[in-house]
Amino acid sequence: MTAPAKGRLRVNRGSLDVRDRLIEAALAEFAARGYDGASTRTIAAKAEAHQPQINYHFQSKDELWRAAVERLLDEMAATMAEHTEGIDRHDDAAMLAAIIGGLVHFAARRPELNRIMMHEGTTLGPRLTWLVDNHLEWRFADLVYRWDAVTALGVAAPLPSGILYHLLLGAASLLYANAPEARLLGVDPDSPELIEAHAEALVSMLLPGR
Amino acid sequence: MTAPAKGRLRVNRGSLDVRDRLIEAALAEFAARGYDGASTRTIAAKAEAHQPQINYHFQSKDELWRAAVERLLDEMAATMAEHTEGIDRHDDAAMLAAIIGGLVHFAARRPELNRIMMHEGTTLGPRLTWLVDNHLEWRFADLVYRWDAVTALGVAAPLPSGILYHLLLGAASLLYANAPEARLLGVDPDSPELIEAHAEALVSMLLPGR
DNA sequence: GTCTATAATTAGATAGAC
DNA sequence: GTCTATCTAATTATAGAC
Repeated sequence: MTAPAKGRLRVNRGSLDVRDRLIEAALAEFAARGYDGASTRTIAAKAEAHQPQINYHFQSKDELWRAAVERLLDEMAATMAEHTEGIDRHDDAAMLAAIIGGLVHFAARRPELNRIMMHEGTTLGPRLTWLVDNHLEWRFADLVYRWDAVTALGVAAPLPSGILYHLLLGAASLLYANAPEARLLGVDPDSPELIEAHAEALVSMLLPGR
Repeated sequence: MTAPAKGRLRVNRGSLDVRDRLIEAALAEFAARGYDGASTRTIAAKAEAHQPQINYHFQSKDELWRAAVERLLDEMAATMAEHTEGIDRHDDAAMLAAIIGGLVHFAARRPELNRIMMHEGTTLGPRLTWLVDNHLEWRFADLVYRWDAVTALGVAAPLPSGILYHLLLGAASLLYANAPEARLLGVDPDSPELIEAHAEALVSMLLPGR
């Protein structure tokens, strides 16, 4: 059977390669220029494909965007799993420290996700509501739950839990999301020493009682 | 003499009003949708003007963008001046505390500037280099200078100065820059109590020895 | 699945009457 | 200064040959 599988379960190597390259090119363009600023022609060219192949492999520019975001979210989940590996999931302080460190390291390695979220978070629209409903809400709730726990333990900085999510993500990721700006200012956001110092400082600032 | 003054020194009230409305509409649109996503037609409509008036009062979409950003930067400077009023400019710890608080309050009241900077900071281009060269570089340097001073005094969190700028701006402004996202998550970024708690928490986290 | 050609829409900018 | 009409270029999406 060499016939291509239908839907997303395709096995054919050639088409998988194109889909793959299109997603990779798309997430870079969406991150750099925002949804409106990214053109499907530019994305296709970057993937060494033709523009109509986007509408063949994905229904629309919008679906391509979703596929790109979901790839990034999967990678973030994998990074977070690595960083929390072996930690007692009920040890909220240890889990939070690992989560904070994981967020910094992921933002440094794959700044595209934070870039896309900062682009989309500035205006209410279907992409933002899709993001929140499908991917952000439970992460937010999990973070708040753990924060309330460590606050009760006296380990946390005096920060209302409603503020935590954005303060943490902003502090962890802006340096990498806006890496082009940082470089113009003389900072090297790719330095492993800087990234590690960043992660450690953020943990000690948010969990000073640890 | 009822003839209109030339260049930017115009006195005519009618034209000043249009310029003013166009700038206000433009900064809202650029902040919400990014430079590419904002259309001059939409901006003109929001300002109750016609699209060609943008090219009459400004040379181009690009110049309109600059005018909008400069208005926001002027407002930020005014807010920072209020917050640092009466403080000894050589008292670096007190100045930094006031600057941190001022940044949080300004981001909450006028999130457009941080939104625009987050949009532009994701890719290297003429607008970003203009921002850095003309407005960001000296602010960055001032912040680093003061941070090194309070670090020597043992007042600061253990944070390399190269990280400070983006960590501080991200922690101070993402909640307001991405206010639509925060609202979907059940947070109210307009609450005065939340804003004040945010400012105080950030000061105590960054300057624990104070 | 790929590729060329193109449809349908919208973008920023300009010409010229008033 | 304002406003209508329009130019040129770019956009996403589709049709149809291969």
